[in-house]
Amino acid sequence: MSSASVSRRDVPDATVARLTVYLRTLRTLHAAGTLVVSSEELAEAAGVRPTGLRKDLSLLGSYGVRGVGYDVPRLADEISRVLGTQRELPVVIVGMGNLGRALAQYRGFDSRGFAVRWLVDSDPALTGTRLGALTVTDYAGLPDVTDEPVIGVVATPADGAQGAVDSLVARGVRSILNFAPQHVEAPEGVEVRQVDIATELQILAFHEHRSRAADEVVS
Amino acid sequence: MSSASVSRRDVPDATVARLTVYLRTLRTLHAAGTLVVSSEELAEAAGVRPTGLRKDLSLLGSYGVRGVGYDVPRLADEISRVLGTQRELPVVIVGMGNLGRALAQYRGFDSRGFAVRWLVDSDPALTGTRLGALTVTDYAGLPDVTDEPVIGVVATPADGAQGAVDSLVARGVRSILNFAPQHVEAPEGVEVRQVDIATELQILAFHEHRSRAADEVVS
DNA sequence: TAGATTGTTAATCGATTAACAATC
DNA sequence: TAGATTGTTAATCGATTAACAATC
Repeated sequence: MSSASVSRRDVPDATVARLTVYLRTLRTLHAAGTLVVSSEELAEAAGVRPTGLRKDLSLLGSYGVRGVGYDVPRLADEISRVLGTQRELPVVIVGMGNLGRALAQYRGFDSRGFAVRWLVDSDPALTGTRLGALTVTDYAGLPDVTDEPVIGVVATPADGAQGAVDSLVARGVRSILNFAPQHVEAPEGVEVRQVDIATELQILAFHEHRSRAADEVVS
Repeated sequence: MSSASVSRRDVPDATVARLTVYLRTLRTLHAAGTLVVSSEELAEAAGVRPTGLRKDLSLLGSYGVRGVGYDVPRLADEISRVLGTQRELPVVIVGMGNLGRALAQYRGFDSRGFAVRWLVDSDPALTGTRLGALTVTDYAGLPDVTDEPVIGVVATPADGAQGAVDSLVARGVRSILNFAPQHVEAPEGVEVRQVDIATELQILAFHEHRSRAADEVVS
């Protein structure tokens, strides 16, 4: 085992999340012609503290030059390598409602290393319909991908989420992003991330509620 | 100031995020006829540990009965009160691309306390078009909401995100959910949450990468 | 009273921040 | 050499987990 894969194993989740932001920011800087950036400048653009940024990057190894900063394209390549986004990853989307259709057509995936390859819906009224270059299929339309890295995206209603996850897992998908407002179970070795848009709004509602209550006390 | 608003002030962000999940889970349980639930059962359904759940709930006060559990509708009401989602909150969506349109039509908001009230896009080709019951306007179509609690949702491309935030803030919006893959700045007192879908996929890609690398070492 | 389950305290764990030595 | 900036160590902070006393 190389030392690179050892270090990869030790990167905390919070750091991984920020690495994706650094990568995106570095790509933007590079496109604007910036070749070298200091931790202070990069942190500013990414919305983090310079000291946290340096700590994160130090987990990957030593890619900066003291007194100078970081080589933008080199650091971007290194982060991309650690994240494993150098090869394009295929994505299967399950659930062709409003959100599923929007994700299927979302422009932002290509540049970040993803290609939507399959669209699945259990509703017979939808299977066979086309969306862009793809045709919606039922679950049988997704081949066994046990030996391939594939990301599953669940955009079904809450009551279809567990079934969607089970079907994806049965076909060998091991990484799933769940947009349904429903906690789902998956076997060991399968990674599930949950994004609940209404939850995000509720967290904001809480802050809104609290800050307006504070205003009333002051006034 | 009441003791309730003091305790509300002390709820950590991580707890607020979980409270929204408990609330959603309690509503589902209630709809299924469950009137009392133990921390163990509720934690199981919500995907957390019972001990963490009790810790979270204890921050709100004492709403359980020892030896029995929690009263489902009462606890739901209490969490809803703390989160401030008892009154319906209006939402303005900026950016009528695929994602913005999907959010505008998303069914899941009503039941969680939100109502999409304004749709905004800076493209003159889109202003005036209708989407469901609403008409897309330019920024001028959003009135001053300084004295109202309103949530702003940014679904523009990356290069329009900061401008969208600035415009929302100028009209008095203090809580913003940003879906654009771009860090944005906002003045003190304005809360911005970031959801980057491609970032979520990249975090999964990292785990995928790592687990497949581990497989190779084993085999 | 006995059994069950909450609410809370203390211990652990992990992440962030601050400070600064290393070094370009 | 002097100035700048990284990489790392130590300190702080906050969140999670475990244990158990309180009590229905």
